[in-house]
Amino acid sequence: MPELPEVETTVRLLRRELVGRRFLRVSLKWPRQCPTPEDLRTELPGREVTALSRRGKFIVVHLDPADRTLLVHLRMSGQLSVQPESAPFDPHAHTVFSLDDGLELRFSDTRKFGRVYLLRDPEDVFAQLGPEPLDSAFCPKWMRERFRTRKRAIKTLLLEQSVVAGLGNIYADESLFRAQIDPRRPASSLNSREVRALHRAIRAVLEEAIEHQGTSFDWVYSGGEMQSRLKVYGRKEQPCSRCATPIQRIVVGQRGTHLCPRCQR
DNA sequence: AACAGCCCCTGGGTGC
DNA sequence: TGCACCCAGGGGCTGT
Repeated sequence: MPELPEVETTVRLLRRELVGRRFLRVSLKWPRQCPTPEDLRTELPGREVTALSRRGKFIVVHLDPADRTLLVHLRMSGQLSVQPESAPFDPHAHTVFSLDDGLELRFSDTRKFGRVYLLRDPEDVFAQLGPEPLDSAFCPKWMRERFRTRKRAIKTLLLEQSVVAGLGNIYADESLFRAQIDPRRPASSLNSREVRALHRAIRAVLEEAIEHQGTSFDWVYSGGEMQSRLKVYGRKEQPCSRCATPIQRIVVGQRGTHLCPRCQR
């Protein structure tokens, strides 16, 4: 379940391998992952990668000519890696991009939720996203404005990409634990002190996770060490690190949710 | 506008 | 041992 730290780590790794490379061919083995497969096949070959960046959970591949931008969203199980053509066949590599140095960029996605887009203007997609949590536009004032009219559970709002771009189930739970806020609380019930604590917690959790190259979980994403630092996610019935009360797993907004029933109010 | 609920997928886990 | 079933989870979509 790649979230902001895992996507950021992926972008940093791929940047070294992709910038300056030119796309030769695109092979689509499951075209449904690309909303416009024809455009991808005809427009991408010949373009050079000028830069890689991230917006929320989107990987952004900047191109020359610049009238198209390649976006990749990993969703649940997507993985993006550069490999030699001779690397072992991966049955889940649904989209394979041939590069001008003989290597391949492979988009592998067991559950097929991920998406690849080739767009004229990525701002059409980014306009739906809230601010980057590590940017100054994401501030307690802005959070309070978004929470003011919302009765839904605060956890559910943290997962909305229009509120803040990049949080997923793991780091939403971890942020709420660090801020000592019950994930079921109506968003509008948080006072300004609690919003400030949550703001600080989100930034601290994400920064720590990026520093440790994300969380390796299941077969989905590997490489990071953050899983050993998680305080609640995946720790059902294990003692809370603050008070030793067993961590609970409940369901909030149809998502598995982990909390300390004593520390989080 | 806000929100609940369903859907897409697959492989791992569970229970019989 | 084998097999049917259930579930996770991001986000788009529909219906209320």
